[in-house]
Amino acid sequence: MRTAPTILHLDMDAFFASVEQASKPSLRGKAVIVGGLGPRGVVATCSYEARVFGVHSAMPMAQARRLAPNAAYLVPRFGLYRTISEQVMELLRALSPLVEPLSLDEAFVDLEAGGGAWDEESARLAGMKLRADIRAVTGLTGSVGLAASKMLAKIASEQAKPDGLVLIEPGTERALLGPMSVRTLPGVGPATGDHLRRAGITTIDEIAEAGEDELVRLLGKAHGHALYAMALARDDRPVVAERETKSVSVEDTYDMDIHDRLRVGLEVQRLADRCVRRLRGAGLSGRTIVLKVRRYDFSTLTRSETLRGPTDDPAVVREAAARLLDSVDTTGGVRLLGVGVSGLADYTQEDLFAQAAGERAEGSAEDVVDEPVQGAAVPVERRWPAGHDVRHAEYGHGWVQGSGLGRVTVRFETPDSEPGRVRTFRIDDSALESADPPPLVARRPGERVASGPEGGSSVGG
DNA sequence: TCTGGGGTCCTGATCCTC
DNA sequence: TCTGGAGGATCAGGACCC
Repeated sequence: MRTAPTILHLDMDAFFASVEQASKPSLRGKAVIVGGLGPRGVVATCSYEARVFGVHSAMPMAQARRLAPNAAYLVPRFGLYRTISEQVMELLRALSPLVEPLSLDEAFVDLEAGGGAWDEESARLAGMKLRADIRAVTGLTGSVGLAASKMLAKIASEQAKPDGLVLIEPGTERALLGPMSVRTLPGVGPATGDHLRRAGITTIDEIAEAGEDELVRLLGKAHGHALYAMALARDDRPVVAERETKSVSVEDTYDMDIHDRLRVGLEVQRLADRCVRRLRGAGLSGRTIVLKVRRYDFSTLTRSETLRGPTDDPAVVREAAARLLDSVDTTGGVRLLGVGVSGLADYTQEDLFAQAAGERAEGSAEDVVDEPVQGAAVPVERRWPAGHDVRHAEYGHGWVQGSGLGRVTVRFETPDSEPGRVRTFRIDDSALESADPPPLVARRPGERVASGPEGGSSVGG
């Protein structure tokens, strides 16, 4: 294990909510909750102002509404978050070629590999500069942890939240970890935490005292060994820049349980198509088809089938999913359905046949399933999701504050304006159209625009 | 109170092959 | 030909993470 604290963990503060506050001046300093707004939605992220009321990630939205009835409730805008995330990752890659993104708002960086930091002082300077750069480029704050291993760097950034920097000095790790709760360690969730508590183990020191054999006995081989090592602050995992995708899946939770078997079948077909679209979008194919069913009582079961070779053929995936559904009892109703593909490859069985026949493996794009064409031919009812950007012919740029009963309420403001006025329109008002989000930080005159925040010429990915 | 969506990894049971 | 064991592949479920 290295001795200098040159592994950096960045965690953006309340990322989705902070982006929304940055793009909507009227929400700054207010409780903002981002997540699914349907009857079965949960909180994805909330601002620190909302956390004061006890709201947190993964909480059912209904409960959040009871705790913070006056908060702003918004649906996530992943396109925008991805754009901001890419700007942040670009800053990280300027520090080192070894950047391991964990999600849109988190990443590890091996500073030593970049040559930009080799000891405590240079690492601290790199972390401080990074935080300043993130603020300048995105207007957002991130917390930085610095330590000699990934596990400790992550614990450090957690301690640094919000908007701070914590460096764990080499040699102090054991003393620091000892009194902490076992739940601090990555991989210890509610179930493992309970398991350990029943065995009288609540702190990291107690894990170390229990000994490796006892941990393996309690938690199994892999988890036991790993946890014991972490409790002793041993963590040699390298920062890995490229991670292979292992599976691709889509799932939907329905507002009301589905009882009609025919409808269940149709939904599974729809999900299979969506899954294949994602698979093809990533240039992948897969051998194992997985069907997931969550029943009315929240019990979840999966059924899988492995094909002779990898496929990205929507008909093949649909048929396999339908066969798997045949083996599942759905009486009582289902609340969630999902279809996934694993055992991934970047070729298909058909490619192999084509190769064997000496044919060129082209023309496979013929039956590509297209994304549904939005706004084509027959206009469907216009929808205005809460929080999304719009443009009005007369009043300019704004965002949807809410809609219902044939009306949509819009607040007219931009990231660099004062908090704006609110106006209400009919949902079919022809002067109103959806718009791309403007950049969070105004560009200086003459500055080149690398890429639009959302949409633009290249959609999807 | 009533639990999303997209992933990863691990474990134990079972089946198959050598 | 039968038997037993080892080991890999497959399947289902659980825990965890963001």
